[in-house]
Amino acid sequence: MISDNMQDYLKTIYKLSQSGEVTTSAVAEQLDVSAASTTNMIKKLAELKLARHTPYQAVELTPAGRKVALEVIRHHRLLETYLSEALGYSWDQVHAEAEELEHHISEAFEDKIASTLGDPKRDPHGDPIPTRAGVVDERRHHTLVEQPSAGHAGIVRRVSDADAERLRYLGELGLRPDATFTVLERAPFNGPIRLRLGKKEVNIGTELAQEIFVEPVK
Amino acid sequence: MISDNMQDYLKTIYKLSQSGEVTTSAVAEQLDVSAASTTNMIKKLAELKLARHTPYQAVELTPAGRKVALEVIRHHRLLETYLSEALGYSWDQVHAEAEELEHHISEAFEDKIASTLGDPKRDPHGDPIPTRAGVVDERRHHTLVEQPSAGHAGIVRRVSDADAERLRYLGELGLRPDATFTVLERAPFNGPIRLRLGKKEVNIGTELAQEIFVEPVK
DNA sequence: TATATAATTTAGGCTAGGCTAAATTATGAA
DNA sequence: TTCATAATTTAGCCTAGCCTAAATTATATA
Repeated sequence: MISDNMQDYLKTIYKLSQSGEVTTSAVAEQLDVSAASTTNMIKKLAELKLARHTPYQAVELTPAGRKVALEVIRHHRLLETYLSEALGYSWDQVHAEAEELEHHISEAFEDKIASTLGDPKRDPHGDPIPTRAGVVDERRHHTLVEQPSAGHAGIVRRVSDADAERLRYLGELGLRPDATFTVLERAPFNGPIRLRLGKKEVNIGTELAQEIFVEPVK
Repeated sequence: MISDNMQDYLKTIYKLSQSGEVTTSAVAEQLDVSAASTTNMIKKLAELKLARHTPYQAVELTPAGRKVALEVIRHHRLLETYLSEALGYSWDQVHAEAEELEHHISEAFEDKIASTLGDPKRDPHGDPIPTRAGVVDERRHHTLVEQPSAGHAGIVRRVSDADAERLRYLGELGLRPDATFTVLERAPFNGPIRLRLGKKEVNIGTELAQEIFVEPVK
């Protein structure tokens, strides 16, 4: 039996693994539990062959663990999309609701909302939705801090959904997936970045720019 | 903190209270737990002033406990209605899904689906949906076994949602809330009841007839 | 009224998942 | 290479809810 809690750990390990080695403390911090609890759970996951772990080392998911993680993530992102499209949630509200619901919907529900939405590929923040078979687009995008350089154009692909307030602000600015922009100026020493976005000009600090993932347009 | 489990107990006590005294064993049976577990939980509910109980006697909800129960029931019935109307679930599928989701939706979600549906008064089985303030239509209907007598007409008001298979069968027959019918014949000794339903004639055994709640038409 | 039976409660235990404090291991700087 | 610090694990404990078996109380019938 893979409990809801285990699913949360698996999801967290998967997400952290997208940007490097997964440490016990990173998992603990993400889930807001103690490192001791995390050690404990990792041990259980390893016994169930959902993760691999040698003490004092990084954790890794097995293919089975990854599968479970991607199912949960699929639920989460489909829910976010449904809440946004069908129920009129704003994009800063969907994460919290989906976080609670993701463990409690049936496969039937998953299928119904997926087909109601026409099998969407990305959620409202631009995160890719894994297929039912567990296939997901794992391409990484550069952040606005890294690319593109002044004078060049880009397109927003994804924004971090970690913080609702920031999302609201980005929404006001119009910095959403698929928005195209031109970099007007990059102040030196990691200074703010000035963009043209349609008719508007916006000025983004480095911290926020690191949560905006973009692709340069030739 | 009122846990999901407590909410389930409160809901069950409320429902059982609709048809008389609520015993420990009835609650236990309904929730499929031991009587000992039920005694335990009732003690906790009493400490939280959600129920009143003196050992070896019937349980009663306090107004606070009733309020919680009705909130859960509102969630459940709104969800059933939404699943049916918006997602195309058949009426025998909605109960199980709603049972799982009822504890996990936010007030915002509740409001969104309620207004999407136009504040429905009844769920797909004809059960009344409590208002947000905790007001619910507690009128009781007679069952088809009790009323109306041969030669008279009636209208279906509600059917029991306890069993999916029976619901499927009733659905096939067309015995849904708001269906009007005429009693053609009632066999003696609690025998089957023959009804005219639109152009069809149906023949219902006593057991099933007890799960169909009706109102006689003048 | 007495007593057998049924209902309920108490006692004692189990599991999942959390915690803190103490012990252990890894790491990076002198 | 050594040693201080940081990360991780172990040990031991807690709570919510569940269970069974035993004890208690209520009830119904002789």
